[in-house]
Amino acid sequence: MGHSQADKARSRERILSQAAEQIRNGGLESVSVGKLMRSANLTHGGFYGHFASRSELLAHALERAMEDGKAAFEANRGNGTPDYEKTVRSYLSRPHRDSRTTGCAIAALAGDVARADEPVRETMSAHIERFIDRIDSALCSDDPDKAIFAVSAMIGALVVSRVMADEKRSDAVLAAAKRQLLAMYERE
Amino acid sequence: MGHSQADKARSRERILSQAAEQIRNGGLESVSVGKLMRSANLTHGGFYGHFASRSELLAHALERAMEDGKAAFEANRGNGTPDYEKTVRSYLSRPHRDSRTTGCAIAALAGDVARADEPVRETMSAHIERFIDRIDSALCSDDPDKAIFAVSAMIGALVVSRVMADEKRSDAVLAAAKRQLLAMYERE
DNA sequence: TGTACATCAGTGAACGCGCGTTCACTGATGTAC
DNA sequence: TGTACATCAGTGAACGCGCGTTCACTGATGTAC
Repeated sequence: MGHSQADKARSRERILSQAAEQIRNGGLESVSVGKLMRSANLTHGGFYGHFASRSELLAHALERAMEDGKAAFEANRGNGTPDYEKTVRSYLSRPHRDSRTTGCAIAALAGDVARADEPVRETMSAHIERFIDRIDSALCSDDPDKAIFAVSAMIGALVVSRVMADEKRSDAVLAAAKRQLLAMYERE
Repeated sequence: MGHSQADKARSRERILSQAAEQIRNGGLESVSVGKLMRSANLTHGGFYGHFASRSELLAHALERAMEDGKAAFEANRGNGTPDYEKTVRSYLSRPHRDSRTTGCAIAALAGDVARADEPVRETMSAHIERFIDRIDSALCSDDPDKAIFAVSAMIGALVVSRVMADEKRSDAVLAAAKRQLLAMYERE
């Protein structure tokens, strides 16, 4: 058994990235300390060497999930500046809808976070604001409402498409939102 | 202790309407049999005279929550035919945002349902389709995408506004969505 | 009307289980000489 | 280089607790005569 600082940091990293995936897949409440540690190849007792409590872990995992989601999303966009059309097409794509576990954490967890206490809501609020800012600069519009609305609508369409039991109707939700969001601001 | 059929039906009704409120407030997983029965002034053992299992109760409670939400919402609209502008204004109002427990169950639970199994997703899908149909007939448009998009965008804006920790920004999300949704289809 | 009995909604003790958390311990590694 | 010791990440038994579910029982009401 190793015990260098680097080993410990790697364990913490495994715990945290597992937790970030699991909350996106099953919601904030779906993570249990025992199962999480097992999925990181550790035993439950060691958890408290890394985090003070389950609730502290959840706060870090939410932050991590949102960074992961953003990173996956930006990778997929290439290394150029934010582009409105590319962002909309990618956000509302079928692959993104089908990869809840690795996709945008805002869409995956907004419903849970809406019920959480203020510090948790602040964490996600900050990420939503950053998303809005990026869309705003991509739109080059002088009306800030447009970016706020586009972000709300993208999140709503993704969440709704994940509820729809009929795949064709789920596709239709994505397609409708893509078409309307692109048509709306096509002149910008 | 009474035991007529009517008494039993009234007990079931209390359990179910309590459950419908509680899931909208805390999510599908937040309901426990013991606390639920206490909130209906009963003891936990009697639960299984009304429902076969917690999971069966949850399915009924979801259905009930969606009917309650729709009813509250339509009451607030008056008794006329569906009206696009009134619906948007009412759905994206601050009172609706602030009454998660009694408001639209789609917005309150879509995130949870997206993670649930198919029968549960089908229940909510049917309600979303009905919401889309009502908006579609209110719009009198020949483009069905518009109603699909308007519904996704309303749900998204309500969910996002409930996450925002800063009340002014939360208000801004509602206002932006109201303005864009009304402007978009003002000619219909 | 009064008595005996059947019904059955609701009660509450008990079950096995998984949870978050604590803590005495283990044993591989790093350091001192 | 070899030995003795300190460190500390991780282990696993144990804790109290609330959970969903079961079941023998209670006691108020409805029915039969």
